[in-house]
Amino acid sequence: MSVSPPQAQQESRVKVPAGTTAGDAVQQAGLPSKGPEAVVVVRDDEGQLRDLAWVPETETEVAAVAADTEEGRSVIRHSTAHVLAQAVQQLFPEAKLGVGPPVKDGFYYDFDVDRPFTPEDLQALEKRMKQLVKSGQKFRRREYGSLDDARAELASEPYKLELVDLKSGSDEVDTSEVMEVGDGELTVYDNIDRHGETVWGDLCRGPHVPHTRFLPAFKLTRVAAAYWRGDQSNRQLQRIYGTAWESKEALDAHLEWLAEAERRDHRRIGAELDLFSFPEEVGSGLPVFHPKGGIIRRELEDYSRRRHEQAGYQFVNSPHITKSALFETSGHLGWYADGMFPPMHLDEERDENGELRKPGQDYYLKPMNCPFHNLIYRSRGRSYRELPLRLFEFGSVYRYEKSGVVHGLTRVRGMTQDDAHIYCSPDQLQDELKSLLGFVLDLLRDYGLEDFYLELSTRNEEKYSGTDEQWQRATDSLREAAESSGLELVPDPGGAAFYGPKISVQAKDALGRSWQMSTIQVDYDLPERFDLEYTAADGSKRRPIKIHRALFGSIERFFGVLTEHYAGAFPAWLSPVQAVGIPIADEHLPHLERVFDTLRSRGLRVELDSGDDRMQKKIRNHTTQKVPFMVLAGGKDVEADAVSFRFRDGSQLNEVPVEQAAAALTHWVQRRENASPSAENFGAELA
RNA sequence: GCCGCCUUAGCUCAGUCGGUCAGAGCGACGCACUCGUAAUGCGUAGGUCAGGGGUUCGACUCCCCUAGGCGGCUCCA
Repeated sequence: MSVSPPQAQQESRVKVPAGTTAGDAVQQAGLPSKGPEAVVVVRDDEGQLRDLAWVPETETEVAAVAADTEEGRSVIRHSTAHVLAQAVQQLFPEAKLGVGPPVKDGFYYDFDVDRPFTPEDLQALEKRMKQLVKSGQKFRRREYGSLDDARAELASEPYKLELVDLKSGSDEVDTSEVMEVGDGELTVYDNIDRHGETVWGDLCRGPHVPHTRFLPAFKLTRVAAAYWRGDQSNRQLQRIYGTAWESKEALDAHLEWLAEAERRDHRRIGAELDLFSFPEEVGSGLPVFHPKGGIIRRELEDYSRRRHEQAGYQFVNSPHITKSALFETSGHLGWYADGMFPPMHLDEERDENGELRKPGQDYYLKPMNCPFHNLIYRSRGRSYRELPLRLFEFGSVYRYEKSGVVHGLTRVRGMTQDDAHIYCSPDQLQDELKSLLGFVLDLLRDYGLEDFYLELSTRNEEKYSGTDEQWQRATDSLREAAESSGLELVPDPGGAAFYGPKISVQAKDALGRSWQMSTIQVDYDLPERFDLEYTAADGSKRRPIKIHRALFGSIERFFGVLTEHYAGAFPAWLSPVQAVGIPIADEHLPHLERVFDTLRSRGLRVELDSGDDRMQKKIRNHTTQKVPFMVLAGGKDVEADAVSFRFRDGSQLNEVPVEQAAAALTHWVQRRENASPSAENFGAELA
């Protein structure tokens, strides 16, 4: 399936004379006022979105914002959120309003209600919303005369009052991003019915569509709890999520996209293709990989291993548990004890009176590999000639993720990191970062991910270790490496780990969703903590800089992402079964056996389906199992010493000479072709 | 961790009001069928209704606890 967002419209510029509404000017200019291209708001020359009812004081040129643009959709979604809130307060008069912003693909609105909403409530609310939209309401902006006016009007809305107070209270809190109050004057949007009566209103900075007829397609999707203002110590409100679009067609396309995402869910595919499971007996977030998943995992790892060897990495191993002192030295216990499994207290001895004879000690499951690698570095004196020293480990780590966050393979409690630590001298840092980033992107591409952007996570002022100067240098080096890649770089202030800033590589999958993949972190802190040194050319002792980097991040997670990216139809080189042989009738089996012996001897993972299902049934079975190559043979094939191919997409290539078929298959797998084979592309291989 | 929902055969799911409701399809197994590109037919076996406690004459059904899952929130070295 391919979902391509509608092309961004060429924006129309419109001159709005002083004293005229933007809407009138837009209409004068002959721009659409209905349908998916209807103009819903305008953007002024300061980049601010304005209602169509907005009247500039002097003649101003504005850009018309159409419904089918991202900005236009946000306005539609926000206005739909208002209609939702109106419906909620009609059906649940005791409901107090939280906030209701547009979000990616939709909107939400938070409410404080006596009891949580049920799915039936959602249906009733959606029905009421449709009535409200159909009844035809205007959205009208109104300025509060003063803060006190606002407080008086909002006396029964405690959360809105809090927002007003926040805004007026001090400069400590930046409210410019808060939809309700913004950073300008305080305004309310009234919903006016067709008789001109004000039937509802909400504190809001706007802008809004002028009229509910600009809200042609929406759907309430789910309810959930959410902490007021995102703070765990605050009361939980009931959040209703919805989606809204400029047309029925756009809404349907979005719902189809959601359905496709559900079909691709790695948890579903993992069960369907017998790849992995989460036995209840083992524990939450602790996957086991079945033979077919094991093959994919091994292929992923083996290729990575090969590439790392070629790139000068050395492989190390470290145990899964350690005495607590190691994580005290590294600082992990100080920062992350909550996220670690609790210690095992071992070796304690008491005498017959119960008095402590030997204190014993705490062992922890490791949540990170890096402290171990520091010990390997420190195990003997290091020379500048050894740098950069690149240590790599597929290291299993365990993190006590909170029960509510564990999710399939993407958030687990036990995982294997492809973890590398590079120790280098200051003058090597820049080159090393640059080549590292190139290496990482290159390898991700080999697994079939093509579309990337980078994120630069900088210091969390509440949670860091090391000096300002170290952080500055580390951050600058990373930024320079990131910028030289030519990829888009998105800032992530405060997103760094305590020991250093990081670049993360975000990859988009086939559905356009972004996943955090590789991370690269520069660390001056841990070399200090572990007192790591090398001897420089002049005989002096120097401190190396450490680079942390994971490419898959966690193999489990990467596995999950690839599963969804390929919808389970893995490239042939990763497929657990690369080709299945299907005889037309039993008498054709010996011929296929010969062919499959050849394929097997060339290192392909192949199976011959000699079961007594009908041939059509076998094709169906192996199609649902997403086997890339089905190799059939009937009378005509036997006669011509040939086989016939059927591919995942249903296309076929008949009577291909055996030798040619085997060579093409082998070559396809060996060169790690990521495309799904079809008559077209595999036919080209044969030619 | 918090809020809500969910858990019936290996899988996907029916099961009304507390009272012949232990059911289907797929899968597995057996028999027959030997077939040219997505489901051959017939038969057999499989369940302490997630686990524990309670209410009741009687619990898959109602209540409580625990485990696991789902959707969010918070968190994510």
